[in-house]
Amino acid sequence: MRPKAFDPDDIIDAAMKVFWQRGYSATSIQDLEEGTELGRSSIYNAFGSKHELYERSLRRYQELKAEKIAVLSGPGPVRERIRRLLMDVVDEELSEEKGLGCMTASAALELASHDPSIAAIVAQNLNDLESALYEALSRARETGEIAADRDIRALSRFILNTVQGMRVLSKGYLGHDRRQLLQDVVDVAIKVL
Amino acid sequence: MRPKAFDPDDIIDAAMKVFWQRGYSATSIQDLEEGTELGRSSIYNAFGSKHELYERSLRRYQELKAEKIAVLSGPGPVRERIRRLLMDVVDEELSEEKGLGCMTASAALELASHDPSIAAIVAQNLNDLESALYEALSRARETGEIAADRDIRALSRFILNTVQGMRVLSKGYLGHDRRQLLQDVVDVAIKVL
DNA sequence: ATGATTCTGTAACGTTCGTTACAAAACTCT
DNA sequence: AGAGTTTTGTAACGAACGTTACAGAATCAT
Repeated sequence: MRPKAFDPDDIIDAAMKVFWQRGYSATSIQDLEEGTELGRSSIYNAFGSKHELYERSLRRYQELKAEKIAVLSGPGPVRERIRRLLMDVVDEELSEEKGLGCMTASAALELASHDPSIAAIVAQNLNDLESALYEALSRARETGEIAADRDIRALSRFILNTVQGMRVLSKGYLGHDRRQLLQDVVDVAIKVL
Repeated sequence: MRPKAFDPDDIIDAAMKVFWQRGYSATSIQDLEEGTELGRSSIYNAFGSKHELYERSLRRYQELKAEKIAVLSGPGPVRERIRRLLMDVVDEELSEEKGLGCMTASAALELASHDPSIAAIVAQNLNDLESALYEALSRARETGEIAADRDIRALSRFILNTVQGMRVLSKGYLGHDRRQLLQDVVDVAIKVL
């Protein structure tokens, strides 16, 4: 048994970046060869197909996001934690060398309605954040930080919605003053909590 | 001079639906032939290229949206008008036969970062709604309906952001209870006004 | 070292892609 | 009616697509 000359996880990370940047349809096998520095044979041998590699990339994308989401279960006032999460999105959108945006959002719009297996991953990725928000807000309600009569589920969905909206606006308002725009959105959204 | 056997506007409407449903990359000329019931020759003769036809489709998409945006300049309390706008998005997302979503949002995520001419149209489409919101809120502030110290610009951007977020969540949460989800988002977002 | 097994590079597969060439058909105008 | 012009259908273009076949290289176990 000859061992692979690469670590599959590294390849998925590399492939993820390519898909992340270009989307699914617009990414060719050749793009993936260049991005992963692997031959087509190795790619197909290890991952089966472009589609399977994309699925794993989309799952991997969410794994990498876990640490950003982790801020929600950290210390400090919940409003501050959520604000930090939102500002993280702002910084991410503005600092990217190539404006990658959010891979989950892109997958949702490009593929979810035509591709059930992708739709399932997208829904799970979204739900990860929604659940983390729900958890954080729920604990904050128990401590009295959030009023007992607030609808925690609605609030977490609202914040999730705000994040995804920022993902669209950031890509859609290229060339404009996106920092101020997103800052405005964050400021208003936080106020509702 | 032989006249065209079709009305170009009708063709753009038909092409728009195809692009709207499938995105740019995943739409082939053959798809457009079928959707428009035209031969390739006529398509290329009339519109030059797939890309140009997409540009015109994306502009046309916004034209059709003008009437939905018009509710903002109608009568009644501004919160009610904005709520109606948001609920219109909910109904649109849920009632579509094929879950079309928002073409502007799709264009933003799929193309804007790699295609300046598309990015310009996307930005203009987004700005159309932002401006209409700003206008409505601005008038509401003059009448005292909205407190004088509110940041109208930030609020209009926030509502725009909410709309685009709903576009993503609606496509990303297929198979879930999207009606309740979007309703929750609308309820929370309106409260901020 | 040898055999068994797996990975990798090369080449090609058949399809589909967006686009163009061209001739015949169709219409307006004089 | 006939000249002039534009549209349309057919066919094909070269390029790129995702995928596969296959032989040789590389590594493990013995």
